[in-house]
Amino acid sequence: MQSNYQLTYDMLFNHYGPQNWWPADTHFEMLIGSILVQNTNWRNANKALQKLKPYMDPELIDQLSAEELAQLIRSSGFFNIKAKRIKAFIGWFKNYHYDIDKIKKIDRWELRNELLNINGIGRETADVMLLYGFDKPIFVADAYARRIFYRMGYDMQTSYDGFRQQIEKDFPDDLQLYNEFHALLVEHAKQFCRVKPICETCPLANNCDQRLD
DNA sequence: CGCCAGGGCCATA
DNA sequence: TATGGCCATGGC
Repeated sequence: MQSNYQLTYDMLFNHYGPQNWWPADTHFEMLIGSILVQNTNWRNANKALQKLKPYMDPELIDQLSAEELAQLIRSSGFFNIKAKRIKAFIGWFKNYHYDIDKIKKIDRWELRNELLNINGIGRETADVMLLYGFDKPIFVADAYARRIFYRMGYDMQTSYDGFRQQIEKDFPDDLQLYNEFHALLVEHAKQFCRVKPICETCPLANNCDQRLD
């Protein structure tokens, strides 16, 4: 018996096809991007990423002052805060000599706790980093996923981790599946399931009660 | 003009 | 545990 979540995944995958996330040239760029996109649309975050391109190296970014970094990432919003968060992340990253392969060897939940202890990295950013930066299978229980499932009539746990574990309980512990799942949910939310939904042409309309938040 | 976007921290009760 | 204020740009 397949769970609702697996059926949702299949419908999204059949409609949108493989997404092959995260959009970034390097793993380090992906990790920085996950901070820049916090509560910001990808367009603005990506503008900041392009300005950061010439410095896209942990040592180079760390040499910038917080003020210089903040101005470079201005377009992503919350730039003073995000500059500090990027600095804090690089400070942690330095402990592992900027060696992503070494970090990948750390136990999934131990690594998650380490990321959560970095100021500015909360549950969602940590899970995105784990999934797309460090190859750890995990469900990103973000607002898009919550909104989509809610509108489809599913009952979900209120807390972030409750929701995340609820999905993981009924979903294969598979890196590629979780990679695609989050990307597909984001793509679907962008096109049809924002605060103002577009239900007329939505590919999931037949399986959705179209209730609002 | 107001609303929203791939959050998280902190103070408060 | 659960709200509320705060951070801030740019597209529509």
